[in-house]
Amino acid sequence: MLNFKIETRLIEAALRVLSDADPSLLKIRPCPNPKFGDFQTTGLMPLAKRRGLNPREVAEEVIRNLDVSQYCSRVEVAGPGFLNFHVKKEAIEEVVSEAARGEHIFSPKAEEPKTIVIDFSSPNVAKPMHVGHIRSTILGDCLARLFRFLGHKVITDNHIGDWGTQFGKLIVGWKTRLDTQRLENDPVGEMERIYREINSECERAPSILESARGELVKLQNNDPENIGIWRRMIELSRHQFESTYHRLGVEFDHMLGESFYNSRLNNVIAELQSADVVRESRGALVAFFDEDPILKEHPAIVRKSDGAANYTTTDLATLDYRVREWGADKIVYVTDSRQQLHFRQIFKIFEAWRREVETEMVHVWFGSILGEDGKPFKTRSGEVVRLSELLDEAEERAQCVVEEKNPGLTDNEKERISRIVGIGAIKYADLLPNRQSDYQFSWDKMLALNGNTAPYLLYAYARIRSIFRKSGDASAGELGARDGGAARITLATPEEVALARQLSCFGMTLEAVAEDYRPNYLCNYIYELAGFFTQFYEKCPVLKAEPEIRRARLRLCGVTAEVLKTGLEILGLEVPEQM
RNA sequence: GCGCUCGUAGCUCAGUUGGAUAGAGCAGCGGACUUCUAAUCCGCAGGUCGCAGGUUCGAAUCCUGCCGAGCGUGCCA
Repeated sequence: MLNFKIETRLIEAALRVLSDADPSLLKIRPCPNPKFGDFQTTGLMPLAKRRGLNPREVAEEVIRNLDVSQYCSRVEVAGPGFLNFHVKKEAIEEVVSEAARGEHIFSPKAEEPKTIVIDFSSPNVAKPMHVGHIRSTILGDCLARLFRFLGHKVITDNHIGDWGTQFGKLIVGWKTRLDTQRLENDPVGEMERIYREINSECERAPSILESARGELVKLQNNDPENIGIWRRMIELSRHQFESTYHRLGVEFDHMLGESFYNSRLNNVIAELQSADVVRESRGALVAFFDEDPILKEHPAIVRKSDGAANYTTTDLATLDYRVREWGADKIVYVTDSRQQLHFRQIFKIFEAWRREVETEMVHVWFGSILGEDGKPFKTRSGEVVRLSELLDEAEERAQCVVEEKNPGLTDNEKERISRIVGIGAIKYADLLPNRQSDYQFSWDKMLALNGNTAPYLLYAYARIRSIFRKSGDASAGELGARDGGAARITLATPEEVALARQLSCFGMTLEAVAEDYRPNYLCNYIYELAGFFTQFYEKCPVLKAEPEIRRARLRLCGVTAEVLKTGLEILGLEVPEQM
């Protein structure tokens, strides 16, 4: 809030000096070193440079047009043209007090809420969910939570793989070698098994492949029996999806799979033809991108030579539906890096097809998860790791730690904490690295009690809650608590000021995350916040302090807990009251 | 061949329009518990940011070339 107020004034002043300045360049951010001040902007330097002006002179001129005396004790030009803001302690006290009164949590709501569709997770029917789905699911869910928090209308859609050639083989397997007992016990495992068997048999027995094709055609022609089997497979798979999503705390507004768009594909193809964005080539219908240097060599097929549509067609139909039916201002796809080319293609085709549409299309891609040997993450026997088993292990490992560190808890508490810590550790480890890098999966690192990990952060939160339990006043730290709510929190020590200053940066961090779709900024912010809190915790007694200081510190703790909790919840983590 | 991404401390990783002295954690060394939970904290040590040029007041970040890795590249998704 504080920073946004200063930013607004800065932009006004800069526009008075340079009327055509781009306000988006004039962000303020924390100084890299406190000796320079509290906040700074570097944006005036490129602004001056482009106009051939002296950056220091421009900065001086902006200062002359700038009145932030309400918030700052000093604003100065430094080096080649940095503008450094030294914030008044009273201004920080005020913004933290506002938060303590429940007026805001350092983050303004979007002025123009947008409708944002987020497409993520997208597992396949009849296959187990595995580690390959985890990043999309966790990252997508986090982005959905973030944009909702920022005040946008978010629509999450799970575009499950419920159609395609694999169903021919699956139906053959279902009809000829289904083990109903196994299906009862482990439906997805059984579907996976029959698929594998048929798939390997197809390689040596052409007759099986032939019958798979036959079953696929029957399915496509609405044969009642095959449709029934197909529906049953989807239903069984959905149960598995739901149980995994429930454990992860992930929910979807829609689960419109590929099959949902079947009836629209022919129409899409016809429209693409009349819009002149595709043409016949080698028997297929193909979109070419002659004018695009990158896509020039990579045409996209929208109808195969056998007449069938493919995933490009389905994705175009999906885009069209989301724009038409939901009025999406923005559509975000969260998938792995290997699909970059595909999304470039469909975005390009869609732009050419629906020229009037202004929907922003974003591909938020991520790298892969590697094992500790640096190779793709697999089990010891080389199988893909099932997501459900991964979650089991996370909870088990967390339980061992809880058992060791806090044996006095009840079984119920231990179980709850293990779940929060275990699942939280998986999620946090996934969100912490820059999404575009591959990262090494490591149980020891994600469950470490030190460093930038879920247990460390959850512990910081639990410690604050512990203070409140011992304070004898349950509402002592609650935001908006009436007791002392009107009085301004006074910050007496450098640790308190540093903590409060960090709290005030919450909103600008969220803004940066939303801008780049990078939750790791938020992870780092929360880790730093926990660090500032710990320094405060070491140096500044709360419960033993004099009544007035005690009350102020309790309220500062309350705001800290709230920001920690809110930040962690945006990441998709739950927080424990104790650990 | 072409394209995308990457190469930062012994290891795993950060590094927000180019911005001030490149940061964490682990591992190593040395300290701090009759505590508001030590599941913690403090200190020390550790880097020619793959290599070579270029642009700039300023480059880990932008451009060019080279070396190395992963992925993708017309009928899978």
